[in-house]
Amino acid sequence: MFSIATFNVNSVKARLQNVLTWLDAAKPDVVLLQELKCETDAFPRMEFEDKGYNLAIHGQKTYNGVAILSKYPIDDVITRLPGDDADEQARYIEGIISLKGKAVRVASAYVPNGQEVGSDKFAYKLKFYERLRAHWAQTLRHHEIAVLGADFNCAPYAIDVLDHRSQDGMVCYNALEREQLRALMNLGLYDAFRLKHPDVKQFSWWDYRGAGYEKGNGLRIDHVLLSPLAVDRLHDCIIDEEPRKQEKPSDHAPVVVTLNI
DNA sequence: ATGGTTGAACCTCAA
Repeated sequence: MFSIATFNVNSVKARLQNVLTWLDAAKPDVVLLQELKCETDAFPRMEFEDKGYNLAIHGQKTYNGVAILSKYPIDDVITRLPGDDADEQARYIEGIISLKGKAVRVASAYVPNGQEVGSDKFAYKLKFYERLRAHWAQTLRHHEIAVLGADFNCAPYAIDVLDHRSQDGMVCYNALEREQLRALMNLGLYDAFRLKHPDVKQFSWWDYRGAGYEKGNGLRIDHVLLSPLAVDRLHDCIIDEEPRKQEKPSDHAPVVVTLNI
């Protein structure tokens, strides 16, 4: 069995103990991290290497930042999403994991939040989705076991928000964003959690403001999307709320997929 | 909810 998780940590330095404790408990083979909020050189490498992880890091000062942790070698790393050479934001990293003679393509993405529907940041969010879709349209032609884990900042279905009637139209649950996420999925990328749990209403993010977690008011915006060959091997997908219950948590919970490899 | 919290870095922005 091979396990791969996506986790928006909201600062890897502020979250170090929380994340290390979770790694000891969950023991994932690969972790796709988002929102490092630190430069590549400032990443606390040793703490993760001591637990047996190889690292591929694409950091940035203050904002964004993504990384891949892997118990297996990581090769052919790319850190730019094609389609906008002027984009300096560190929101994408991809590589090839080699295990048991098999190659697994993995990618970690931090889709922009968009802040407010109609804003410049919202336009950047929609553009980012278009770039993600163009890149994965090409990537899927390789017919690999491929896994895209991300903070998509978009709840895809009505069940993925607390009350879809009152919340429809807000940022992260808006027809324009859902259209983009669905178009990405329609390339042939499958939402692992929804495949395994068609009727479960569970969130992956809760706002710090207004005690969102305590009130059960969140969104399912962190997803692990699988290529068809990865779906063939899908064993389970869970949202692990344990780190969200601890002191000084991220506002996100990790999503963990297990594959029969 | 023209509010509420958190993190990084600065005296505010992004989420």
